[in-house]
Amino acid sequence: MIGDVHNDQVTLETWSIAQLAAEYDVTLRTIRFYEDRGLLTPERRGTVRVYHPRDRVRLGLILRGKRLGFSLDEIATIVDMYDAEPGEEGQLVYLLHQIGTRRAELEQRRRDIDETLRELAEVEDRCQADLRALRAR
Amino acid sequence: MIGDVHNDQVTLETWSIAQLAAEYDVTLRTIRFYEDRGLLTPERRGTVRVYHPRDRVRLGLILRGKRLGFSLDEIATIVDMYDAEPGEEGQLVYLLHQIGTRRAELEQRRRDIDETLRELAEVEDRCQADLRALRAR
DNA sequence: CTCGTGATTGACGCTTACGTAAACGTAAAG
DNA sequence: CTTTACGTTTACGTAAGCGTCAATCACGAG
Repeated sequence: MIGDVHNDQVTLETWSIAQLAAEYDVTLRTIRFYEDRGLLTPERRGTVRVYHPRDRVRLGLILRGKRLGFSLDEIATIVDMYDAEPGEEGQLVYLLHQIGTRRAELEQRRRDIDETLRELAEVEDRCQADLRALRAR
Repeated sequence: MIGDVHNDQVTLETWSIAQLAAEYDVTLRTIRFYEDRGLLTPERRGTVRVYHPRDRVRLGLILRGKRLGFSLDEIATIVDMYDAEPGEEGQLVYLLHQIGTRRAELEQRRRDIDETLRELAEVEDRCQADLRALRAR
């Protein structure tokens, strides 16, 4: 009995591994692999994995990280920043430093993307000009 | 005698593999690997590789592609678009299609980056708030 | 009871992108 | 002539990121 709602705070929504896999279009193997690497920590009911909203969000973050070309190790440090406990000063300073590093990387990437988009636009213009020239005869 | 200049178009600037490696901060192995994958095609003087401006530019493009998280195969198709010959109509149409695909990918990546930057900013704010709270006592 | 469905844990395989020797060639400098 | 610097090929090693069985279990329906 999933989604037991006689109280609005008991059994938060959960997902099976197959549901998550379908939603994000990845394989079961992939999800289990992420768990193996410590990126996901689903609940276990007996032997079977039960995913909570937290896991679902993390999977989304992981896949976005992948689209950005980060390695799973890098993604781990990034994702872990999101739900870091307040902690002590050293921890916070370290976290802030990490954030700075990641931001610098991302900004470099955005510059790379913008450059590439500009150049692709040029190539496209040339192509279309060539095409027009070809068709005008 | 490199850089023979009794005419301003004879021996365009060239580089050794070590020079390129130093300039772009990659290993010789990496550069040779890119050649193996068909991404670079340096001249050969005897057995030794001689790199021309074209190769140098391509290496730059390859590395930018890597920063963007593309695979070498993807990079190959992208880089090859840059110096594609005019060619026939089918070719041009195909190229335009490729450009469209790449652009869509890049724009998705930029969205991912912007999202991530926003979220990092939030985490940073929380961190700094926690830090202030910690120091205010 | 049996079948189908969906889950589990190994464990081996494969591709990508290089690292890392090993063994050799060549050419200038001491 | 030997050393040094710089280059070459061949080839095995490796880490990441899964794919792909194989064998097994649990459960609800028929």
